[in-house]
Amino acid sequence: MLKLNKMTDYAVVCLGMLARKPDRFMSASELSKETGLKLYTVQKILKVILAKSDLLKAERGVYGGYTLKKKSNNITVAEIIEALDGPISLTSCGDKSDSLCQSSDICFLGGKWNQVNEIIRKSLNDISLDDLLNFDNPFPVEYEKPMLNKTMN
Amino acid sequence: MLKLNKMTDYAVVCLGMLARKPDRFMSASELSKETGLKLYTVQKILKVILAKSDLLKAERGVYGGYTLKKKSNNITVAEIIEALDGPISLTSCGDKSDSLCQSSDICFLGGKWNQVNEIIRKSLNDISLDDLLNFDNPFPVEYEKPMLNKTMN
DNA sequence: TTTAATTAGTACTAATTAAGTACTATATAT
DNA sequence: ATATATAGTACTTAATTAGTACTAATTAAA
Repeated sequence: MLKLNKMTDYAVVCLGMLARKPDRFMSASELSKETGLKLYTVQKILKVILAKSDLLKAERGVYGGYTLKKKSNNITVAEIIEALDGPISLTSCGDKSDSLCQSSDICFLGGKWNQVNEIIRKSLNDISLDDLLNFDNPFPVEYEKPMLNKTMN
Repeated sequence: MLKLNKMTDYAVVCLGMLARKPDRFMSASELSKETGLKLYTVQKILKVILAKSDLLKAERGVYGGYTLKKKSNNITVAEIIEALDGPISLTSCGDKSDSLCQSSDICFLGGKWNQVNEIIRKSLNDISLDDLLNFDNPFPVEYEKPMLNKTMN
């Protein structure tokens, strides 16, 4: 692991699309068309993001849809990941409800993972959605654009 | 997600135990007794670490077992995670074989995840096994030692 | 006030991945 | 020879993730 799930990946795509039209509400079906993601997938993702984060505003009915609550340069990767995947924690050590940590008389790690988590979280908090979208970046990118195709999932 | 799997957690426990006796070979069964992890689990983990990393030396037969190839302050968290979980990559974007990335005509992220991955990898590369084991640390630890118990899994 | 388009909420199923177990082969010291 | 190890692999079960479906509530406009 140490991999995001697909949903988080899709979420960034959706949020990125919303970031392109910050002025208006985009419906799930519009997002589906624009992104190539299946409608159900988009619907589900948006519902989850709306419920688990403070990133989106929604409106029902005709001309309803979703829009970003904040500007994309104020949305961090950490926020997105935490909305979709729950709290960033490399091990269960911070989680009192976890059986591994509770039942171990030999976990001499004593919370050290928490510090690691903090380091990761801070790193991800420094990267904005905008950073992910902006192509004119200061880093060298050795990325090969994938072949074009119809749908994403 | 953005969670390690249990195996990686177990691995750190095992490697930590080995780090306590850097001078000799510890067998899987000894490690099992010392750590409380089930024998099969320990065996599996050690086999994987041995196969996928350069962290361990093994010896068969009576008095055989495993020992660390390097000192624990030279073993990084990144190495351990990569041995157990494969390459650190938050999304599949770097992975050409992944269908999501190959088939998307709308992935305007264009390799940006790779940069995020690099940041994470570098962070994890700065933390040594020793850092995880050493209780006299420079960081404030708000960790509550769990209740004692028999076995870990 | 009906209709069409939309989100909200939830529940279920299928697919994928991780964890756990078992077995056989090979090596080594006594 | 024997007992104790690791090496390698394959299989089963458990857990998680992804995908689908359906119903309710909301809204604008005809």
